[in-house]
Order: sequence, then C-alpha cells, then structure tokens
Amino acid sequence: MDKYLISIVGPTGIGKTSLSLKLASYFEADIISADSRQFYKEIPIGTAAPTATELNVAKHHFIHHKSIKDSYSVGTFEKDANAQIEQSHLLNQVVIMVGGSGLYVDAVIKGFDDFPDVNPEIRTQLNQELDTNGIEALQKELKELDPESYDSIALKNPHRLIRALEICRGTKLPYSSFLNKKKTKKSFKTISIGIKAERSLIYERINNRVDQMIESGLLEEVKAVFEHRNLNALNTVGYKELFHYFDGEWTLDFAISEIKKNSRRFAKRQLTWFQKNKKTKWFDYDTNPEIIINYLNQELKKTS
RNA sequence: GGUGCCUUAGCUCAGUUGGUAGAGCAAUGGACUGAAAAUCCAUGUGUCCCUGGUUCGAUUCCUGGAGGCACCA
Repeated sequence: MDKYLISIVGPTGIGKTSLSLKLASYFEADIISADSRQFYKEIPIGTAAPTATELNVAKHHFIHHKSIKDSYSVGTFEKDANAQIEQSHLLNQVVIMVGGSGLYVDAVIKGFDDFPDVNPEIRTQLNQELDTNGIEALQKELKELDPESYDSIALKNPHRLIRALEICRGTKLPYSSFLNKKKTKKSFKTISIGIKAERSLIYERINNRVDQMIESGLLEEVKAVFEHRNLNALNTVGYKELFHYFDGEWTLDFAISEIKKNSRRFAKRQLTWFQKNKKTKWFDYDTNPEIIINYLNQELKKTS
C-alpha cells in the first residue's frame, strides 16, 4: 500500500497550524513540522509555535527539539525528517507535514543532493575574506574553481557565493559537481495543499498576530535570549528588531512596526517560493475543513 | 484679523535661472540545494493644492483663493 505525505504550505499567519490539527485528528496522523524557527525550544512566542494544548492534539515532530545553541541545517533536517516519516508510516498510511520554510519543505518532498560535510572553519574564513577583500575576490575564485556555478548562482549574494566556495575549497571539487545526482527515492507520495488569502487580509492577520505576541510576553522571551543574539537561530523576525529596542537604539513602537513590516516581506517571499510548485492545490483560508478532507480522500483513492 | 513661510510619488523632502520632475523610505515583482523568518536581484506617470493672468509654452513668474505652520495682535 502506498504511503502518503500531506504537505500544507502557505504564508505565515494564515492558519496552517489550525488546519494541520484538524487533518491530523481526522487521519489520526503524525505531524512533521518544516519550520526552520519552530525547531528551537527557547523561542516559542515569536515563532508562533503550536501551544502545549495544540501539541497535545496530535503527535508532533521537529517542534522545540533543538536549542538555539545547536547548529542545525536543512541537510540534517532532510535526513531526520525522512527517517521520522518512515517511522510514522509504520503506524499510519498518512503523515502530515506543515511548514513555512520553503527550502525545508522542498528538501523533504523533492530530496536533496548529498554534499560532504566540510570544516565550518572554511565558512568563517570566507566571511573574513569577504570583509577584508570584498566580494569580487570571492567571485574571481569561484570563476576559477567552478565556472559552471559562476554562471548559474547569484554572484552578488554572499551566502550563495560562500556556500559554493566552501564546498569547492573543502572537497577540492566543484560545487556544481554534486548537484542533480540521483537522489534516493522517496518512500512516499506527496499531496500538496496551500492556503491562500487576499494580500491585504494576510497583512492584517500578520499585524494582529504581532500585537498578540507582544501581549503574550514576547519582550520577556527576547530578553531571556538577549545574550545569545549573535546566534543564527536569533537572526529572526521578532528578535532582531527587539534587540535594537533593548539596545536603546529603537523605540518599542518602531521596533514593533519593523517586526510587522519584516513579517509581511517574509510572507511575500514564502508566496513566491510556494507558488513555484504547480502541483499544489490552493484553498481559501476560510474553506470548510471538510471540503479539504474530501479533496484529500479523493486524491488518496485516485492514486492508490 | 495682520505678516512671513509652506503645499511636488503612499510618507519625508529635493528640483526645474519657464520646455510637464527625482532621491531616501514604504510598496510591488522575482531568485534562492546545508545561514532560508537567512541572503540577494529588479521595478519610480505623479491632477507638481485650486483659479485666473503673462507666455509659443507655467509645476516654476504674477493675481486671487483654499489648507497647514510660525510669529504679531
């Protein structure tokens, strides 16, 4: 019997969590989270992680399973998630995945190429070189080590450039030589559904949710992690802005309006990413869940 | 009531010695295979407050008006 992963995508604040709980209850399925910030147990409020009550509705995976001090990446997540999905499929034909991190969602449903681990020192070194020598020197090096990547990646984007170079330096092989290899076959089929709404409504919901986060104690949460502000996990909307407030650089009102703005931009980037998947079936945010369940049951029958 | 200054993109403001205009921010579109709530790229047509006049031509100069700010009564 075929196994299925039901993937729920959509912009932040649209109601993915709520739908995932309804579907999980109906299918008695586990929930896999593909949200790159809800991994971290120290920051539940600003990341709008499911509450304790919500977590009790279904078995959740990859929520609060890491500390902001851990280093975690999409590559490790893909392996962890695949293993967990296989586990969960032993008990149920259906597993639900919900998440707003497009790259992480795609890693699970499409698969990733394998890259060897390289010494993290190389990235540190490359970042230093970026500061002292400028980006042109790095671009020049990529042109020599990996002309194919030089032609295809966004050369003005330091993260992309440094990622390619750290592989080149660390493996002595071009970054591009690892791409588009035969990926391990997925053990399941995916049904992808998206939740949509008018842009103005998405923005209104985001603005309201930020106000709620403040009321729920976001300031205390940010204060508690303030000393770790340089960690990557805290380069996150809701935290980086309030660090400026605690530094005395920004007023609270300004910091809050920046959080709202950056959340809106984040939502736009999510939409851009998720709209690329032409197989996703989109539903309005206020669609009756029964209609979505009917659709899913049809799909499950169709492909079995 | 009087005097002075202001009114230009969603906002803050430049500017045109008269030839219908441009920055920052906001906004919008996009890219992105181990930093991804990260990072990066692209995109600027607006009754130049209204009215009348001068002029080949007025957002620009002049008259009158409206709104705002400041000072004086």
